[in-house]
Amino acid sequence: MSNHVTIADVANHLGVSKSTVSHALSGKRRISTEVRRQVMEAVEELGYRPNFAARIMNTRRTGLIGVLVESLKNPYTTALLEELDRELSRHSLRMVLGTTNNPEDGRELLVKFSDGMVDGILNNLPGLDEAEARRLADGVPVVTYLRHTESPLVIDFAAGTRTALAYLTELGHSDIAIVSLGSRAEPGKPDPCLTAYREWSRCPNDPSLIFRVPEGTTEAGFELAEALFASRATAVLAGNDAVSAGMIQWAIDRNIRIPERMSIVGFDNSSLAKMTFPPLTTLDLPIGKLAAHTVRVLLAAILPDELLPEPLTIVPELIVRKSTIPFQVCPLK
Amino acid sequence: MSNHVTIADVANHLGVSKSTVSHALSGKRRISTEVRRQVMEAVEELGYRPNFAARIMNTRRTGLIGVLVESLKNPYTTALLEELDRELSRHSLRMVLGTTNNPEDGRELLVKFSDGMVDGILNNLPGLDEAEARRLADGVPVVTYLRHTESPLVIDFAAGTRTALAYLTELGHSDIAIVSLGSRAEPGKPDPCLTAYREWSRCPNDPSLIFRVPEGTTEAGFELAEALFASRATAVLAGNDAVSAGMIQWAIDRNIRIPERMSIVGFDNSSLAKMTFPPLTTLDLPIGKLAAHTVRVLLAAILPDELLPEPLTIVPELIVRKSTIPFQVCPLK
DNA sequence: CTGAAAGCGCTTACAG
DNA sequence: CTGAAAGCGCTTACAG
Repeated sequence: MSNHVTIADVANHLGVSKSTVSHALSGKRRISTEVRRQVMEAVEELGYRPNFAARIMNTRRTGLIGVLVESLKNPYTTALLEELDRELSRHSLRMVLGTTNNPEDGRELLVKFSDGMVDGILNNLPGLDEAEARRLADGVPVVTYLRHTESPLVIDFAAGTRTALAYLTELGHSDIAIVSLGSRAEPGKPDPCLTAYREWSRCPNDPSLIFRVPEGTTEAGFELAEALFASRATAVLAGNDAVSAGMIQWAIDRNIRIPERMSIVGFDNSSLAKMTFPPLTTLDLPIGKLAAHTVRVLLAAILPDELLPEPLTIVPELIVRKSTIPFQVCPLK
Repeated sequence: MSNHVTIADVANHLGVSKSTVSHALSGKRRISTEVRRQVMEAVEELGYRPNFAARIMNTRRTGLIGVLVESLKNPYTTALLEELDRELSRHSLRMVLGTTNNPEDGRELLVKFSDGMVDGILNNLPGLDEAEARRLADGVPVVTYLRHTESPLVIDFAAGTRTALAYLTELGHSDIAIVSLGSRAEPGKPDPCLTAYREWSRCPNDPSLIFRVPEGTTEAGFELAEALFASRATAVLAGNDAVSAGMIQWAIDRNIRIPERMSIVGFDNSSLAKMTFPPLTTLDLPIGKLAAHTVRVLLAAILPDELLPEPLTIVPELIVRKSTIPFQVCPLK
């Protein structure tokens, strides 16, 4: 940028036209080998670098993908971002980050992204549904993570929930609590984990074992723990790994033993799951597959010759670690 | 983007010139209130949105900052990114992410960023030093995190190391190991923690208590643990929290008790520090201050009227939790 | 207070 | 195989 070498400088230097230089560089038409060699040499010598603004002005492609996320604090989110970045890199696409936990700011960011700055948008904001995101993006392709309807990516949360409930039941637990994540479902729609839980429960309308957190964070888990441990539950489906970690922290602070006092099942199988003590029994979400499918759906909307992938259903698998044990009649308090 | 409403459409619609519309929108010259009102109305009615490419072509500002990081796996890095994003947002700047653990790819990314795509670059790659980053950026302002020389941000690693060593010595430990992070110092320069350790040590040339990890990750800590626990050390300065967490995982897997068998001191005071069991004694790095200072140095290079902040020195403070205890003559194996 | 026109640095029909 | 020119959609001197 410092020296301002333009394509005109290169052309003048060689006594050829700008089109020749442009075509030699892009390879979009045949150029005599000799001229091509000279152009390459002059480019090197003068330090010419095609200007971003001028290039995108013509091509209408910036190579940028806007990514909206709520926070970078959850290791699951950042692991997902890393996978998304890896997939996008393969197509020379880079991520522009928009971080906000405020839906209004999210909408504003989405609109800002859609002025031609990005070629596509990945919406990971729980508070922004697919239809609205699409409308605001005004023609820029948007894929809403886990909630896009074209070639949908379905995580069978209900099946995962049933697996975990069956496992805990087999361990002898009957008073099993659930933590419902507001962010798991589309705004306004019911949490599928909670629905599955209610179907399984003998008293689906008993609220005493149903808990909710506004965000799936460690802090939220920590906050919730007091109420949970005051309930009659001996086991809990904790919503996700971060929430589980918060509960474990709370218990450790009070010398309450996990899993003796409470069996905890996480969700995500994030890096956190192996860091807590005890390490978490959790439901695995194969993040690489999720990221790859999401990016492929986005690419299909951006690149003309990219095909829409097959719809994908993921059934979360239970990974048993040490945060769950058989029901004990007289739990160690 | 879908409807292609340009400034010319708005101008024609009202029968005024493009300059009038442009100026009404930017406020860069006086416009009669009536015309201004009409412009705003027409913009709304036609759904006009200034085009990104055309705007940056003229202003030479994209509002984008390139951020180079090694990985998103370390919670310390992502916490830093979140803070940086927050600071940048205040100035309507957004981050373009470049993630790579390969120095060669990092150089390539830096060069790509510098074609006018970004207004500035934040280099967090341990393998890319300030001088080279500046040279490759070809005039685009670069700030190399923790290693920029203008208005430097110095973390007094030596003081932090001495604090931790003094604390462990007071607890009665004498065989204290250290894990040196290659990524802590400029490439080719000595790790300041290791230097401070050697100055403190009675046998600075005894290599049996000095360990090295290529990356500051949980995995690296896990790998290293076997050798560490085979040494005569009863305490360790573990490099950072992630490495500490890896060691604790390794110990938990083998029913080796921490801190009874080994006192562990982390570095960073990241969110990990409270998640491990036992929670980590660690050296705190005030991430908000670090991010704010870094962004201010970058802004001073980008914005003409922004002043260079005062140089800043941070002395890491010891946060005592439960991963350290007094030396025991007969450690529980 | 407003308009006509040049210019940003490329790409890409169009013409040869 | 190559060149002259139009055009992308804005901003900003320049002129009135």
